[in-house]
Amino acid sequence: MGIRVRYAPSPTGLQHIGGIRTALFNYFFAKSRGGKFILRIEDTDRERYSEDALNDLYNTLNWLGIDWDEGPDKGGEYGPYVQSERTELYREYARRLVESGHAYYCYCSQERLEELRERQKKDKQDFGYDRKCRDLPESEIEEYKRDGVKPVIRLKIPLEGETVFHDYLLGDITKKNIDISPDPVLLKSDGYPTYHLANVIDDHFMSITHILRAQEWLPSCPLHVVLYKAFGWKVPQYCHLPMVMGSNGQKLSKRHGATAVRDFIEKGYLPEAILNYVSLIGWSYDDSREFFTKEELEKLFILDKLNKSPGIFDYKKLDWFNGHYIRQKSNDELKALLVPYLIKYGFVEPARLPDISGLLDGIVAIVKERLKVLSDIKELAWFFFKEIDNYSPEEIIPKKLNAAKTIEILESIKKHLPDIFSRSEDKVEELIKFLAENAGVKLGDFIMPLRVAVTGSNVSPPIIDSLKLLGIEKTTARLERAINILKNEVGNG
RNA sequence: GUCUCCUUCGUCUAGUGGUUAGGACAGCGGGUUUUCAUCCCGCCAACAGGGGUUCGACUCCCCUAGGAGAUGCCA
Repeated sequence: MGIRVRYAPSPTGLQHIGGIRTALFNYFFAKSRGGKFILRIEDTDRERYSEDALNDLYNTLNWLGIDWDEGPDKGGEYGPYVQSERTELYREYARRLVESGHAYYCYCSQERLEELRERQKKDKQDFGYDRKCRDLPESEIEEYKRDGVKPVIRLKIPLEGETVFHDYLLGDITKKNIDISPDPVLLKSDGYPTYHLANVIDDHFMSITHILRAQEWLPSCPLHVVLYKAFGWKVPQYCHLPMVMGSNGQKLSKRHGATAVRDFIEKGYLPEAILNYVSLIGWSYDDSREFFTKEELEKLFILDKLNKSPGIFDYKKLDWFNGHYIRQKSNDELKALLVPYLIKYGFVEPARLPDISGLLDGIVAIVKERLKVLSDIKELAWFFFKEIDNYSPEEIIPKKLNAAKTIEILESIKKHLPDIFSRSEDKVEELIKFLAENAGVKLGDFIMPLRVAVTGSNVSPPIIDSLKLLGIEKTTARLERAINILKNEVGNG
């Protein structure tokens, strides 16, 4: 049988960078080896279950362009692919484990377990269940039953010996059974399975051949192996992926910044960039290649190039990738991507879009190489759509000049506006240089007041292009306004 | 506390006994330029420490240190 892998998220939170990295690697591994990629929903935590999270999962995967061969919406021979629809299976197999002596009912209350944990922590003892119910006298069991206590089912971890398994990346891993989490719960008192049980059963019955998952699962892997052996099933191939960390070297979380893919989408990251960058955390192709499309990765991905050590998520490098992919877009593509942001910021009405198509084309052209993320459009282009805020006279007056001189410059430009608007690009440049020379100031000092007057800032897209897009009326008005502000300044000073 | 995993520039990494330890991001400097950015060029910067093995260790072994993860009726 061919390779079968799965991504098995739990719909308890938004899809985050670490999660999709796992999804991506599974997907690429399957594709590159001609295998199947399966999506399975592990919704056994009924308390944290969230519809929103489930929708987010589909949105994110679709956005990334990741498709699965079998899954809840697609079906397949091994369904259902939602764990909450498979509970009978888990119960049945948990029961079998009890019957075969590999598991037992535990009647301990949550309170007792909490107390136990606290005491262990305080006394610096080993943490974990004390196996109180592992050998319960019949009489006591009868008592619990009479009281209607709902038991859980716990796995009997062997008290002696060791469990060995092979990890593709890490090699053989040996763990003394006594060090395995003592008798973990398999079936909760609400009748739902825990991750350990459901995961093992599903992977077995779905014929999963390789398990690629984050290294945070490494400590519980021996436990899973014990389970496989208790069932008498073949253990799949394991490959535990290095974790994705935040800037402080700890598990990536909210306090490091955005981690949910949804947030990245909102800020204007492109799927190409996220996919490319995330694939390079813990994996590399060779000594220099950085750019990969999804299609390329589907062919080139190999497990052998996986790295063992955890990787820190670098927001700046992601920005660099994103800028690259933005510049990779055609102007029309970029325009289409930018429009939703212009609407969101209240710059344009959707209905007016056709009227200002030309303006938009112009803006896209001058903004393209200045965008790191799509939402940067707000700062870069707001002055085309909104009246500019008050800027201070200090901002508009070049360092070496005074208000009077600045007024002179702006007046000069205003006078020649018709020429500027009618001439071709290099002719305008010629004219501006000539005017600057006439005024006896450097070109930079000549242009800066214009830039501030028209864009409200001393950092802007190319100013001549900008003002041509703005139109002569608005430009004139903004120049006049600036001149007035400066005149007041002279009057007051 | 216990167990497990990890350890090359600030960050992502290449490297599998003999290299001036390579690339990228970031940073810094320069060029192009009307600002910013793009683009181009350059600079800075690493084998955690200590023992072995070997003619020779970033590469193999051991120890130490540091980091991380797990230790849930969460996944």
